[in-house]
Amino acid sequence: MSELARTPNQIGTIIQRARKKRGWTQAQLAERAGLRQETISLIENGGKDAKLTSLLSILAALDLEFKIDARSRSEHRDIEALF
Amino acid sequence: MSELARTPNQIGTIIQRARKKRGWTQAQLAERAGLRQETISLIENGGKDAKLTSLLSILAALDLEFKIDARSRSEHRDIEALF
DNA sequence: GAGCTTTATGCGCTAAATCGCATATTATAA
DNA sequence: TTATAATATGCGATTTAGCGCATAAAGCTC
Repeated sequence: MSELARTPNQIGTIIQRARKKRGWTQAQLAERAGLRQETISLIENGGKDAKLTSLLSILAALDLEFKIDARSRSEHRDIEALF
Repeated sequence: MSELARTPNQIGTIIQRARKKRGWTQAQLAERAGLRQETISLIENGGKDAKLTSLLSILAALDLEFKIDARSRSEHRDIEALF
């Protein structure tokens, strides 16, 4: 199941959920990704404009990855919600 | 059809292919994304560590989007290639 | 409540992305 | 080849992510 990631906040939320699902602290994720706890905090909360390589390190540490796809308007939404 | 994007170079290549498919120059994409032609060039060639917001602007301009997914080792590969 | 862990925030610093402009290099077309 | 467009590269200036350290704030457990 892929998760849509159109904004820094959405990406931060996805990262945070994945981290908690694994039972890791920000510090643990930071170490695995080669970053600092403060940086993880900022990225999870969309507080700063992360660098691509930071995100790639975080995703790799969480065993996740980016995919690039054509935009879809109604993805993951009930058809009724369109009307 | 999603495209895997694990490295800055892969992302740059995907962006470049999408841009050319639309018949746009780097300058045209840059304007739509609120960036400069030089920046597009650097990102397409993986020459710099782009900012997340720059990538999101570029993807939006191309009508693309990020998705985050669990890593899969053999995606898009023939099963025979594993042996 | 106290004590401990985890997360968020602040400040100065360094490194690097992006800007702005120019120009070189490469590709395309005639 | 020549002319033109597109892309890549260089340099100084500005902006900002991430570092390092400290600490405040929030959660959690007892």
